[in-house]
This record gives sequence, structure tokens and C-alpha cells, in this order.
Amino acid sequence: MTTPKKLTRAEQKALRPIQILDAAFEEFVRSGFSGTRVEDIAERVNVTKGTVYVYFETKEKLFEAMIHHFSVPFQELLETAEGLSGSATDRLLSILGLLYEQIAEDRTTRELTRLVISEGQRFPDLIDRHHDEFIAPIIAKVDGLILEGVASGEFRAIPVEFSDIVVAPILTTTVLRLIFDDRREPPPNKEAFLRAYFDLLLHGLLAKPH
Amino acid sequence: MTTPKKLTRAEQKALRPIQILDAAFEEFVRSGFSGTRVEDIAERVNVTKGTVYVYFETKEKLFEAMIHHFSVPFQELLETAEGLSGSATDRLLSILGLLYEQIAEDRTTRELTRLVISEGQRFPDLIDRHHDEFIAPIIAKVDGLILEGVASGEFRAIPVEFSDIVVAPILTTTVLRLIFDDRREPPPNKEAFLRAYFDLLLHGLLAKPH
Amino acid sequence: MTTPKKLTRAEQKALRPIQILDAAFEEFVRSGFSGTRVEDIAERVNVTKGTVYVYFETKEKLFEAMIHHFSVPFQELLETAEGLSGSATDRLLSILGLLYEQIAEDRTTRELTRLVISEGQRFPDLIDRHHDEFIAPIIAKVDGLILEGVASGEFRAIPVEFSDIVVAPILTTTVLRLIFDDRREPPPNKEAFLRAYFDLLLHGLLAKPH
Amino acid sequence: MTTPKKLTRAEQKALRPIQILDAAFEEFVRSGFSGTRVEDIAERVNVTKGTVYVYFETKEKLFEAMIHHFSVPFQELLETAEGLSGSATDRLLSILGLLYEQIAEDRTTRELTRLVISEGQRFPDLIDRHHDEFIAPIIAKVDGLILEGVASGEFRAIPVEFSDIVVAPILTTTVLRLIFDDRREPPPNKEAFLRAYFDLLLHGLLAKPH
DNA sequence: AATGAATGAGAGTTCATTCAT
DNA sequence: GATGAATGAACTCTCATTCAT
Repeated sequence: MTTPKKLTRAEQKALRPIQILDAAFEEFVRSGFSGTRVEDIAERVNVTKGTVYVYFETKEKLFEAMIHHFSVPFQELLETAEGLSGSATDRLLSILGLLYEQIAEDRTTRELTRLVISEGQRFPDLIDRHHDEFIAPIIAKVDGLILEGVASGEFRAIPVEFSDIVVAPILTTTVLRLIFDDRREPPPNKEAFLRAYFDLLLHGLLAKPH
Repeated sequence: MTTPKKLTRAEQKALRPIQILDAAFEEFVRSGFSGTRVEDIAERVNVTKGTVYVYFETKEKLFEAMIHHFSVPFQELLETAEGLSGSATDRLLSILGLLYEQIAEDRTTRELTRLVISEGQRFPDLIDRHHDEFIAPIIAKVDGLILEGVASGEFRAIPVEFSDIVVAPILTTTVLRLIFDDRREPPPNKEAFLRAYFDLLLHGLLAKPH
Repeated sequence: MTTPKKLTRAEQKALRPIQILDAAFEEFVRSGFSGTRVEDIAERVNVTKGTVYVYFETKEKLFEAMIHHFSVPFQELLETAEGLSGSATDRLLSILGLLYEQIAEDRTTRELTRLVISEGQRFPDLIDRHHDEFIAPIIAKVDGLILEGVASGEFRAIPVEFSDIVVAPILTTTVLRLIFDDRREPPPNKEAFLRAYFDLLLHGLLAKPH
Repeated sequence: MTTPKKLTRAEQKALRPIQILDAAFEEFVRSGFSGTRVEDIAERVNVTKGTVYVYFETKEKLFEAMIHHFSVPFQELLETAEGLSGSATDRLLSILGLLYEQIAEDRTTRELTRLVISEGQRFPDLIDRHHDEFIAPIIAKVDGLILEGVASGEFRAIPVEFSDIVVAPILTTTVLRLIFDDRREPPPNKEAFLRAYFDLLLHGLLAKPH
């Protein structure tokens, strides 16, 4: 059952930076950049703080490397989105579903969002890069789908500001879970939430057609 | 003989803690709790470190006092919401408009939101209190209005999870502005945004009635 | 006999930086710049190392301030030299005597010379300043006196390179005392040394006139 | 089959410690004992830290070995001095010329002098040995020649303190070059300097014979 | 012989907090 | 009330040294 602990030197060496990045994620999430001690990160990996500095020059560079390391999944999401087919509605809902899973339900991305909000002022380059690589392409994708749906007559003609609004329940869920964590009752299950979200998105609140 | 300064000694004395709280807000917003130095706060008020400790026992207590101090405006919002009249739709949109102004457009509330997200883990009591005093009543109010509209036939029958979704564009705008600050192009003006938001909320995305 | 220890706040405050500079001198002389711990300096003054940082931003700035502080006596030497009168020979010997006292016999200047030699590479600006303020004026003074003596027929016609040579026994004595400290027998007394020095300087080594 | 590298393995092996000592010299000269990192020395030889410790137990022992390694040339100087012939004046000037070349003009000896001055307190045994092996014999030699010249009537009768004074221009030139390095104009060429030095040494400063 | 990952004992520096004035 | 000198604990980062490979 248990994996044997014996690793070769080479394996251990390849593993170390990943272990440190994982530990850094947990500690930075727990305490923020300033509140985290390099020694706490080291202890999580059962090494001394000197070892952390073997792999990362400074605490700041470690933070940045950690953010990059955990931003990877976004890439895959964007690629998946490209392969979708079906009506504009189908594809829009598929993407929103994927985004919900990736951003709101995945703890890693959720906490990454916390760090982006809390440490963004100290690491503006990080934020810009995050925006250019992830946010902008996603927004563009959603924008494109809406325009496509409008052009095909599937959607009502709506102004571009809609993108943020369409995506809003996903980021809102993410942020509310970040704020209330375990204190509030856990959020409704994914299916129920998405059903309500999509229903409102497609049909609106009013009982009578306009 | 001498012209009195603008403030009497007593007035000055009463002002000091307020000045410190204001300065604390700016510095905590800029650098977070751990990243802020008590001395930076003091310098903003042109006093020395020691003076801050005359009014606040510790940095933590100063932070908490600052949060309470700036949380006041929510009270008024809730009271205003109570006085509304009209159809459920009218009252809902009025409340959402007020919330948008209060949360997304008001810099103070916006930055307070940042602190709630970033420092919540360190100050759980603060978050609980924030939830009980502000979030819960607002959610309850929106929930109530929706149920009322459903009961009156004004709204379609929808599950309770809708509350968060209905409010989502407001929190999302807030958070996006926190993250991208000046880097992204400024958000659309209030009227255009609210028009799009309310239009989508009431009618949904689809071109054809269901 | 003993001076009472009670100092007012203001006196203590004015004294502190001087005390620290004195302590810094002793420690930097003992261990060099890199080898000296700020804490050792602090302990000499019976304060904690935090206190040192109240007065000096960094160890480097403390070092530089210390060098400046102890370079003061040179100023006085130059002023004294200006006031001399008599034949070129008289004035030259007077200056050399003063230099011997100031550089070779005064422990402070001697050790300052050690620091200039050992830490000069790390603090080139300090050395340049030291050169411009002290070495260059002294050399110029000696140069001037020699040229004057040559012009008046008091001295033989000699090339300008002589300045360094004329002063050499002073710097050499300084350096030899720095190197051998207490290990070698103490140097001859001042009078005997200067007598020999001046005799050789004025008359040369040869028994027969040229 | 394969062309052998320039050095056999055995040659390479014998070379390593020499390479390390050379690199150590450069780094210790640049930064002093405390300021030098073993890793910097290793990098100069294109090996890693560990390799240095294969050959030298500690940084201190490496420093001492380096000093010994570069002190060798003095031996030859002393032997050359033994072989001189001619008048006391001729032999004295020959020795002083050799000393000038060896101490003031040779970069290695010059920088070794810097280390003797700056690190002497940390390595007193080194200094004592340096004194016994190099300084004392040279001083003795110069002393002997002067006494010889006095006995033969070639030199005036002068006290023994003269030795240091006679040699002073050499050490002074050395130290001034150490201090001012490239910042000051380069020293006069050897011939001009020695001519002036010897002229003053033999005839003194005064225009009229005594 | 050579490596370089890892260590651990500091070193410089910062800063919340105290308290005599 | 206000000060700011002083503290001391904690933090980031360094580096001589070790040792399994």
C-alpha cells in the first residue's frame, strides 16, 4: 500500500522544487505573502530553510514561481474550449460549466484567485500576465460565442458589457467560498447550481415573455 | 491675541483616532495586514509610532477597529431598502442599483472587500460579524423580494440558489476592479452597465420566449 | 573621582552616536569590515543591535561615518602647517615632525591607515575623499616647501618624485607598527628616530661631500 | 585512438591545488578573508565548492597555504643578495633595487603585503613566520651592509635605526600603490624613481656639504 | 577526484511594542 | 497626549562545511 520512500538522488532532486512549490502554495494561501515565513514552507517539506534558497533566490521569486506553477491548468481549459461543437447555446453552457469546475470548485484555482486579489498590488507584473494569459482569452471566447449567437439569431441583441455579467455567477461563487470558507453552509451541489444559473441566464427572471 | 487654530485642543483630541483609522485604512489596503508598518500609518497622520499606541493597543486591534469604522455605511443601505415601494421588480432593481453603487463603485467598500478576502483567515471573527451584519441581511432581502415576486406571479418559479446569481454581477464587477485596478480599461459607465445587467436579469439571453 | 552616570535624555541621545562610532572603530580595527558583527559593536556600548540601527541605516554607512568621524584631526594638522615660519629646512622638519606624531604615533590614525589599506577596495569613494582631503594637500605642502628650498638655494635641485621619498619613513614606521604590533620590540623613541631620520634626510649617507 | 588532452590525469591532479591557491589569492586580495566566499574561489577554477574541500580542510587553512605558496620568491632574493660584490654602496643600492622590484613593482608581493596588513591580526602566526623568514633577514642584511660601510669609512657614522629609514621609500611606494591603485596617476618609472631615491639617500637634501 | 544537495549556525535588518520624559 | 530611544524577537538570506553518490 505505502509507496517506498527510497528515491534516487536524481529523483529526489527533480522532486524538490515541486515539493517546495506545493508547500509554498499552502503557506502563502494560509498567511499571505508577508505573513508567510520561508521556514514554514521548508518545514512542510521537511528540509531546512537553507534548502529553499538552493532552489529559489528569494521569497518573492518563490512566490512568482508558485503562481506560474499553479496557473498551468488554465491552459488546458482554453484548449478544451476550442474543441467544442454544437449551437452557440450549447457551447456557451459547456464553457461556463468548465469554468465553474475550474474556478469555483477547484480549491487550487480558488485560492489562486485569493492571492491574485490580495497580493496583486505587490506583484503587478504577475497580475498583468495572469490577465493576458487567462482572463483575456476566456473573456474573448465568451464574447465571441455571444456575438456568434446574436448573429445567428439564437441570442437577443445585447451590448458587449454582457461578458462579465454572463460569467459573474462563477466568480461570485468563487469569492463567496473564499470569504466564508467553512463558516457558511457548503454551497449547493454543482448540478443544482448550474441548472439554476443556466436557467436564469437563458430565460431571465420575468414570468411573461417580453 | 493669537488667532486660534482651526481646531480646539478638544476637537483635535477627538479627531486623532479618526485620523489614525483613515490612515490605517489606506496603508492596510496598500500593503495588507502583515505588510503594513505601524510607523507608516503614523507618518500619514504626522505623528510618531508611539501616538498610535496611545489610541490602539496593538496593530491587530487597530485593524479590527478600522474595519468596524468603515463598515458603517451598510447600515444605511439596509434601512433605505426597507423604505422602498412598488412592484417586486421595481424594488429588486432599486436594491441592486443601490448595492452596485455601494459595493462596486464606492472605493472604500471595494477595498474593504479586498481586505475581507485577503485577511479573513487571520480575523475569522471579523468575517463572521461582517457576514451576520451585512451579507446575510442583504441576501435575505433579495431572497425575500424574489419569493415575493414569485408568489405574486411577477417572477418565474426559481430555486433559492438564485440569490447569489442575481447579485453576482455586482460582486464580480467589484472583484475585477480590485484585481485590474487601472491596468484594464475602466469599466463601462454605471447607467450602461446597469441597463445591460437588468436587461439580462429580467429577460435572459434567448431570443425566443420559452 | 568617578563621574556620575546620570545623564539626561538629551545628553544620552547626543552621546549615543559618538559611543557607537567609537565602538565601531575598535571592532572594525580588530576584525575588518566583513569580520565585524554589528552586535559586537552594540555590546561595546551596552545596547542591543537594534539600537545601532536607530542611528545608522546599514553597517556600510556606519563604517563610512566612522571613517569620517576619525578623519577630523587631519584638518587641524593642515591648519597648523600653514602657520609655520622660518627657513625652508625648519618648516619642512616641523611638518615632518607633526606628521610623524599624527600618523605614526597616534594609534587612531595608524589604525585608520590599516582600514584604508584593507577596506579601500570595498569603499573606493572613501579612499578618493581621503586622498583629496588629506593626502593630496599634505603632499602639496611638502612639495611646495621643497621647491621653495630649491629656489632659495637651501636645497639641492631634486626632481618632484622626492616628496614621497621624503615622507617615506613616516608611512613606513606606521605600517611596520601595524604589521608587527607588539610582537616586535617597540620602535625607538620619537626623538631618537626623528634625529636619525632628519640627519639622513639632510645629509645623506655618504661620508664625503660630493 | 583519442588525442590526449593537454594534461594527463596525473598532471591535472597535481595542478588542481595550485589552481585553487592561485584563485584563492585573487579572491582574498579582492575581498579579504571574511569577505571571500569559498564558492567564488571554486568558480574561478571551474570546479564546485566541494572540490576545494578535497584539497583544503577549511577556509583558514586555505588562506594560510596560499600565503605560504606566494611567499616563496623572497627566498631567491635573499640568495641573490648573498652573491653580490663591490663596495658597500654598490651592494646596498643593488639590494634596494632588487627589493624595489620585488616588493613595490611585483603585484603579487604588493598584494601579499596588503593581506599581511589587513589579516595579520587574525593570523598572528603567519605574521611571525613572515617576519622571521623574510623581514628580519632583509633588515639584517641591510643593517650589515650599513655597518660595513660605516666601518670602512664609506658611510657616515649613523645609528641603527637607519635601516627602516633607508628602506622606507620602497615600502611607502608599495603601500601608496595599494591604497590608490589606479585612481592616482601611475607612479614614475622605475629608473627615474630609483635615481631620485638613491641620490637623496646618498647625498641628502642640503645644498652645502656639512 | 568531484559533485552539489543539504545543512545549520549565524549575520544583517526590520518592526511591533514599551516607557521614561 | 505625544514622543522617540530602546528593545528583542523574528525574519530573510548567506555561507562554510558535510557527505552520499
